[in-house]
Amino acid sequence: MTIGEFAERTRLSPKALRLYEKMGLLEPTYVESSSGYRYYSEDQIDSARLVGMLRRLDMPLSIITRILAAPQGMQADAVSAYWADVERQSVERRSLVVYLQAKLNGEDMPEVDVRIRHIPERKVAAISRHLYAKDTDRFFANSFLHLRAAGPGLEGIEGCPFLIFYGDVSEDSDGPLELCRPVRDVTAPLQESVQVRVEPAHDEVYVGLTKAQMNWPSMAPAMDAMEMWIRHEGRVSTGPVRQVMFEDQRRAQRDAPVCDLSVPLKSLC
Amino acid sequence: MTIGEFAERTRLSPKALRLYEKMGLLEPTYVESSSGYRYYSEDQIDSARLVGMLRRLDMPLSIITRILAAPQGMQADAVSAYWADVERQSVERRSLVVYLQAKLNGEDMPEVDVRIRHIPERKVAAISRHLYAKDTDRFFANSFLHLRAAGPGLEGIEGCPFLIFYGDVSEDSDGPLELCRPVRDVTAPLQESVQVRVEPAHDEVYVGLTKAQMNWPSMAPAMDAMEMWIRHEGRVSTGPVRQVMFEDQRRAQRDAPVCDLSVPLKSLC
DNA sequence: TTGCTCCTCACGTCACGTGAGGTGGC
DNA sequence: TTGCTCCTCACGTCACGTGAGGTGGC
Repeated sequence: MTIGEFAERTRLSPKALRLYEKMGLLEPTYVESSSGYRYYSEDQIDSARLVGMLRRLDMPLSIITRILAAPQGMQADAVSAYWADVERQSVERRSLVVYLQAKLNGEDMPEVDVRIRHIPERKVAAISRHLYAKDTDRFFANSFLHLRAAGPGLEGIEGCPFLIFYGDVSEDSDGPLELCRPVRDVTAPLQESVQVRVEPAHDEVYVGLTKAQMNWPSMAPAMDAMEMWIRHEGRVSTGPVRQVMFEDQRRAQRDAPVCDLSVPLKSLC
Repeated sequence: MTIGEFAERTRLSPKALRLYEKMGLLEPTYVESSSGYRYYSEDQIDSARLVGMLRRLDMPLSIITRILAAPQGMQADAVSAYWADVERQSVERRSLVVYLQAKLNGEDMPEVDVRIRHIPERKVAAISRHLYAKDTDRFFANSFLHLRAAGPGLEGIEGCPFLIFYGDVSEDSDGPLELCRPVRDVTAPLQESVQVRVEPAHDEVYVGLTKAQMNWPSMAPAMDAMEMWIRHEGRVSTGPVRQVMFEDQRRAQRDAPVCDLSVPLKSLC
């Protein structure tokens, strides 16, 4: 079957089929060396149609290649996994749309109560990682255990753990992100992944968040409010945003306060 | 404010900001002619953040440009309209995933009953149009009325109306598509958009569809079955797929048969 | 002098679409 | 000879990311 006929029967374009050959995704059964003509066979039609359908889901060719190569039994699961990811994105975007609607319709943004507090000098143990938004929960749980497990060397874990967002953590940006825990002292060598440092005394602005507000863009007004406060008071921030976890967010009610967003400030000289 | 500071405060990249300037989407307040340095002002932050959020929805820059230029009151509506479109796509894709799951898990595809019938020579009045999947319902309703309204010249509209899909009609392909109606005779000049032609006698294969099957990919097995039938019987098709509407699909139950898919065949000589 | 931020090309990415210019058999 | 299908570049699209190479003020 020539490329034209194959294209028609699979509803793929000849151009796409040539690309798929180059990518090693779907190679013609036979290529005549003198003319370069591609010939496809009847039993390639099913694969080609599968490719077409996966492309309709906007699945990248790299993933499609993996799926075609996977054993029969795994293909359905691979599609499910991909689609679950797409649906997760949809959920995020839907909440962004809701937020935008409210904002563009000039509805009142929730009032934000910005406060300031002093943090004395302290030692913190930290684990840092590059990861995407969807993996934060797992990281948080794991690292938390990890810090506890590293316990023999860490004396008196005390105070709330907090996250420092050195870079954006979202669908398409992977931080880095650091989980910190104030500690009293270090008495034994720790695992490499755990770093301990002394944080100087400083002030920080903060805003409380309920569990329901713990996602983007629900926390946007809080961020905006802190930024405005800093400008307005003529202060200067000395680091990226933090999230101070003082309640187990899995067990909390939607409206219960579970964490603070905070920004460290340069001291007034 | 330099591009770097503006980029940080809006969470857009400098590169993106330069692109937005070139597109006329978001121009710096002031550009120093000697150095080419861009300077942004405080009151551009809100627009820039709006652009960022719309981009998170994967909205193309061309649409974003229109939204930024629109009056305040229309912006929310424009976002809604865009998002409604995205959700429509999601619905289609979701049903494609369900279909794929069934197929990849080796579940039985529904049995398809392929039949053949003879169509005698007949006159048909036709309206043709280029349009996308989402507009088909409106086209169908409008054109239907249009054919009726053109009535003075069309004697005895009879037999079921049918659609001919000359090209793919989907999210990203726009046909063309033709709405046809068999007529007894033409007694007066018609509007230009209505064409009348004589269709020669021919056979056609057909498959009944319920209302629930009237979407892609639910109708895929029916298409496959017709194709296999044609090959197996050694027949040759003489035109693209048609959809013969014999029931008002808006009032029908989900499991009620509402139309046939059919393919015209070359006569046996 | 080194470092920092800014600048302008220019090329890469992704999955193709769309010519341009040429070939081979009816 | 014309028309049809196939071929291989090569460039365009979209929204950027990522150097390369250079500038200007501390």
